[in-house]
Amino acid sequence: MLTDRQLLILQVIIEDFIHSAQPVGSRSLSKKEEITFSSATIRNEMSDLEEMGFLEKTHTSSGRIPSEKGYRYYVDHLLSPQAPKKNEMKLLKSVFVERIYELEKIVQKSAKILSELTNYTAIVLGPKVNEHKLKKIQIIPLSPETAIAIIITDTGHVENRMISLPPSFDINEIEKMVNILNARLVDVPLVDLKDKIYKEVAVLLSRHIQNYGSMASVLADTLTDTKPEKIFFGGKTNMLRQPEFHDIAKVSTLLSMIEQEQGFYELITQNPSGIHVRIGRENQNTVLDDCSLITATYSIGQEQVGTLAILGPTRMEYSRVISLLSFFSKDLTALMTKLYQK
Amino acid sequence: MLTDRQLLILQVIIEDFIHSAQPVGSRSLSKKEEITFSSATIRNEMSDLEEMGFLEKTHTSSGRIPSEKGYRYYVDHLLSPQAPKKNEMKLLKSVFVERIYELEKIVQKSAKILSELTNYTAIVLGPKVNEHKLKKIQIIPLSPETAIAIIITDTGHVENRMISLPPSFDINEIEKMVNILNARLVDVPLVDLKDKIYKEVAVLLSRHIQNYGSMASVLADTLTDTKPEKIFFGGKTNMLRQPEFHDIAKVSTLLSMIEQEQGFYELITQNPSGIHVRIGRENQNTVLDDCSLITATYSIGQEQVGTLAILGPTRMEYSRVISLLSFFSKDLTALMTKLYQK
DNA sequence: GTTAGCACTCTATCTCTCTGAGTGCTAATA
DNA sequence: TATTAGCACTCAGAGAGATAGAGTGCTAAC
Repeated sequence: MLTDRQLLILQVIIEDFIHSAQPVGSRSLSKKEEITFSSATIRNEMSDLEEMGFLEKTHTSSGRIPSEKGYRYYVDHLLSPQAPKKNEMKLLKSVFVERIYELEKIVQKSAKILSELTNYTAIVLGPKVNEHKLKKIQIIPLSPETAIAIIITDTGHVENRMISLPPSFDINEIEKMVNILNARLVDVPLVDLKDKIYKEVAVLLSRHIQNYGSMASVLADTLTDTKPEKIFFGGKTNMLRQPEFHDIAKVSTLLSMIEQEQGFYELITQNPSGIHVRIGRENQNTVLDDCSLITATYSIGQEQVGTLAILGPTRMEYSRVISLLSFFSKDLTALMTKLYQK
Repeated sequence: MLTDRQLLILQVIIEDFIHSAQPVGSRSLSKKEEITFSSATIRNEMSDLEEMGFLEKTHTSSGRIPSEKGYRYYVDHLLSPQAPKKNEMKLLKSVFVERIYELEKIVQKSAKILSELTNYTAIVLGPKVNEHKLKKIQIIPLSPETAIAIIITDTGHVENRMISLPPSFDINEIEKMVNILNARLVDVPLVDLKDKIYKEVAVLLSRHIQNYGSMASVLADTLTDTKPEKIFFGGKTNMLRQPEFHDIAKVSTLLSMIEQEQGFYELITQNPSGIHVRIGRENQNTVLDDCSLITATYSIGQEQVGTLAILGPTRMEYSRVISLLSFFSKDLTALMTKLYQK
């Protein structure tokens, strides 16, 4: 459908625009090494590419800029992956050299490094905690009515919740109860706790604990009210560095959305494995109309557990970011698998 | 030193500028109700006030704007405190109606509400955890070399740390060790843990635990490596709403500093009790030259434990923010005292 | 099919002018 | 003596041309 020459021109225009942020004209194109034909020819080709929807003009006599369709074609067909540079590799690896064990810290640091390396905003979705397995429950009374439940997972993740004890409940029975819980619930995925508590533990509690009241349902409710995957950001204000966002009106809604954090949850959460690019309006969110989002997944063993994402302007260095993400997600998967897969 | 008329003019100019963000001219001043003399008189007084350093001009024929010295005088002498409005009160109280027990959540929510109410950036410094008292220690082994130590304080705060176990250490001894630790360390303020471990616990451990190796020092190091007071932000991007920051170049360093968070630590941390206002360059930080920071402290009982702060432009609604903070800090103190003082 | 050449278009920038809001000073007034 | 009216002056900001430069589209020649 597109001739080789058109492909070349499209590619060169996009790559030029990605670096200069300025509309690309036929004359400046003709000066490039890889272009051997005249500016008039380029003008004709550009005109055709525009007609086909790959390029746009900012005004009648301006140079061309890529359209969303142009970026999409570029990402799908023209991208030349480039291996990360040595110093970039080194920086990426630095997440792994420090002997961090806690998942959250690894993930947090990943976001920081990805944002520093790309100069865009990094968003990292932590592993789904509710699929981790219970390692131990502790319940520590604080007052006659309240206690803290502490849940430790096999990934070293610690969560704590307040429990309101039923009024009839005898604090001195807590130890016994914890023993029962641990005996029955260790190695159960957090997501299955509720079920297990009602089906197996409730009976045991009622048999061994006096006045256990509604303890089973209290436990079931508080223990299974798992927080969703935590979301981490790096370089939240990096958007300000992009010339297309040098206008407060444009950038302020975007920055508010980034500050809010939660808006990105759905955007990032339902992802098939591998690397995915959503360009401009493909994000289905008017605030992100001028942004592209690149996501990659990472896994523990075969099981996909989280997402890495980079948010930048549509004029993003797709090639570099995709390489970095693919490289990094592999390493992160390897590390996580080594640490947490039994 | 200043006549009553000069005081009046200074006050009206500052309050007008705070709301309009525009230099104030003599003619528009003369139209105000409270001003009974002519614009020519005002011009003469303005000229005197400028000579004394309380006012400035943006160019030779512009109206006047307050100087830092002007704001300082206003804050120290002219401020008329205004009680928060009913709906503001209601919003402030909403932090307290939900039955939250965990300190961190209360503090986090405070930051959110203060920023929403003021439209400025709120910064809240959480209580100093290391003065809380130990309620319970738990140590849960994860692998032959690592374990998680969980520290619960009397305020319901839970902290967890990774411990690298000394190679010689026998995992089966952990329970015994935890019993010793709890017997000796409960009710000790976190800050005193290290001392106590070396002075009392080390001997006990060496007597009862086989091959305890360097366990005492490992414990002392990890347990007392307390995180500093946590810092919470609300309305990080609110600065963008201020007209004086409608220039990306000006605001981007400021927003980066806010994103970094840590830069505010020293600014907020060493505070005598009560409300304090730092205006522009008084903050000793060029990034904050056009900002003012208002801080208030809150306490548990008599003991001052944390700080509330509002960061806004020098053209800030001092009167309103000071009232809100003083009101809120009293309520927060009352709540914390009720919850956590034994 | 490709290219040179040319007329045309549009933006960005510069300068110029004009207006309005403001000042400072001086002389008149209470 | 303190206040005020009046007036000349200043400056920022908005609007109107004018100009330059980068770019296009089209046509005719190669």
